[in-house]
Amino acid sequence: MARAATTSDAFNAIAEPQRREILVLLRGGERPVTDLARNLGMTQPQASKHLRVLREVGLVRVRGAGKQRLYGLDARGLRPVHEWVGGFERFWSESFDRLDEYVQELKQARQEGPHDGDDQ
Amino acid sequence: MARAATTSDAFNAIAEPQRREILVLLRGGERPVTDLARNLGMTQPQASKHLRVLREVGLVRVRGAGKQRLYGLDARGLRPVHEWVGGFERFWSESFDRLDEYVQELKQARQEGPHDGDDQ
DNA sequence: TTGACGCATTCCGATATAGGCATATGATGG
DNA sequence: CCATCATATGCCTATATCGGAATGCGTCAA
Repeated sequence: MARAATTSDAFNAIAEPQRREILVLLRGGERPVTDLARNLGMTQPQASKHLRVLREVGLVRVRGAGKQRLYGLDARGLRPVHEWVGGFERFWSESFDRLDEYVQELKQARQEGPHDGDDQ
Repeated sequence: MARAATTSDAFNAIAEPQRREILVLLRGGERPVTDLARNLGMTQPQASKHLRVLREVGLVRVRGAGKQRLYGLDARGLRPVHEWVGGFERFWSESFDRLDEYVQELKQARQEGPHDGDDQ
């Protein structure tokens, strides 16, 4: 097997930096393809391809406007991502080395009274 | 070019479902490789490979313990991801069809004077 | 030392990517 | 209908993946 398709979920879709940039730009409102391409320094076909991926995972939606096609953000698909990552919030706010033991030691130390110096 | 390396950043590393499961398991504390493999229904080499990726992006750390190697979570690398995705929070909480107009309104509101407090 | 165990690494094949370029499709105006 | 502008798609190459199976390597016990 190869890597999972970029269109398999939001996690894969936003793994690509350029697609993330597109999403950020779209936060400012709808934009036509060429506009996005120019702003991000990519070719029009590349932009279209990235937008296709984003559309397939539902992170953007399109709206025809004459010759143009206006792409707009639909961030709802990012919510699960945010929630999943958020599940780790309490772990990155901890001072980190040897977290598991550290936590245990802390609990004990508190019961036995302040007893410093164990690093290194 | 091919897709960016899975080891290029946390975004790419967590795009793989199995690696996400590993991280979730490690939230419960350090674990040896075989233990992870068994719990996730994958072979030991697969687990090792995924753990290698996670280590290269700094999401896990290892500690030798005799024959075993205990892998532990280091979630700090997830913080940037959480923050990036969090930048879209207000967009998925909005009723959606009027998003563009909403953005316009926001811009105007800002020019007419910081008139905060419309959250929730 | 030898054997057993835990884990990492290698080689293989199949797959899907991102990028570049050419071109097809679509809508608009004259 | 035709020319033009805006996008989408197709084709190609190089690359890195995930999975599987085999094997290398380090540690521990007898």
